[in-house]
Amino acid sequence: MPAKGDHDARRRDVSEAVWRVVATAGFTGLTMRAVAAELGASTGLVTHYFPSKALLVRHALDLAAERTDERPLRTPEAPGLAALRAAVLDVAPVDGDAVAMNRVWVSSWDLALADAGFGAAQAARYTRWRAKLARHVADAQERGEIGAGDPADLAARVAAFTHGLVTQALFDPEAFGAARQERLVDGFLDSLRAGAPARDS
Amino acid sequence: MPAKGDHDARRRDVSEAVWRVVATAGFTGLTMRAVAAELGASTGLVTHYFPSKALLVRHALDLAAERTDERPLRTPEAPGLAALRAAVLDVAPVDGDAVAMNRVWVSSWDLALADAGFGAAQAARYTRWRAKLARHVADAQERGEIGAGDPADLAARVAAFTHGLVTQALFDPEAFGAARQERLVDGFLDSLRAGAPARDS
DNA sequence: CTACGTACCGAACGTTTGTTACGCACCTGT
DNA sequence: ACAGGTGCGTAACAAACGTTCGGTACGTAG
Repeated sequence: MPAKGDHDARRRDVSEAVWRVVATAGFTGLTMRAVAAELGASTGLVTHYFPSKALLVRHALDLAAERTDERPLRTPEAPGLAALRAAVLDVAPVDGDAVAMNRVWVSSWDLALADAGFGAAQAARYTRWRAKLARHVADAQERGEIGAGDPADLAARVAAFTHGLVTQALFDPEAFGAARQERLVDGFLDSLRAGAPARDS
Repeated sequence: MPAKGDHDARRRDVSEAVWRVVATAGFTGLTMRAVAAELGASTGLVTHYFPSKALLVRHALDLAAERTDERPLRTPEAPGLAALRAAVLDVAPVDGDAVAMNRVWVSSWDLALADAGFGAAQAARYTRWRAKLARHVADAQERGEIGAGDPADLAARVAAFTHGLVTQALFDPEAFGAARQERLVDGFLDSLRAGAPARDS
């Protein structure tokens, strides 16, 4: 577990302990002492690497975002609708790790809504995420895999569905197992095929 | 503001102060003193009506759920798809009050994920909500307004979209004004029309 | 008039919080 | 050998927390 001599690696260890504490006790239960205990160390270590709690949290969330951004590299080749599907399923809480990470994110929303700084950071993250989804949407449209419509709006729809799926799965894990989540995602993606704007009759 | 002599009314006043505090400072900033200050009273008043903080938040959330359950009575007549649309828009943060209430709910997720008791209550609430949506879905299917598919799954899809729309609108209110929210909802509901299960080819 | 329960304030309790400061054990260069 | 910086534990700090409690005002029943 320890990574001696490496300053950044040590900060990563601390941030991972933050994730674990938040995932189990929420941001309400996130204290310097809890992080230190989770790490099997003292509060002195924590404050040594992060002078204040705000910086602690900021780095932990930044690192979490960075990690989720880098992870999808595991499904590199797959343009259009397939990439969209991969992007959604990559976020969904289908396994233990994803559940823990999503718990961190959902819990962080309390902080993000109350603190302007964190809120702006979150908003920026999600704007960037929607932009990425919009690119996949446009690709899928070019390949004729999904119907017409403003890519930005469709990306917002996909983002909304994904976030909502996450929250429901977190609150009711038994009703939303991995299989049902996948089924719901596929059903939703299917509904994009005929998604032409209702220029009715 | 005060409702003298009426015990329950007073508890309601306190709970509304809780909402206001949570909406602006989050659950992290929810303290007995903050509630008392918001109410223009002393902590003695708060503890008089709620012996502990846990009971305080429990009643505040229960009352909030009760209030959102009763409110849709304003759009009574409208079966099928129209009822579904009303149910979704009724939750969406399209005005100041709805924004404040949704802030309370999203913030409460931190607590719900950490505390088993609150988590179970939340899960039950959302299960009931999905059941209500499923009824509208089934109605709409009978009237031929939307495509086939398991009503429970379609209701979960609607619930997911709605929750996700809420979170995105809360974090980026400028990008998700009332008009765009309505447009996104209508676009999404449109996509349900052809939602037959992909028994492909 | 008296007695008593309700409503509420204000202060205090002990605990927990974030943060700061002190001190020891290394390592590294000279 | 020795000086100095880094890593980290320990202990303390003031502030803020949830909760408890004595005291006052007011109504109502006897």
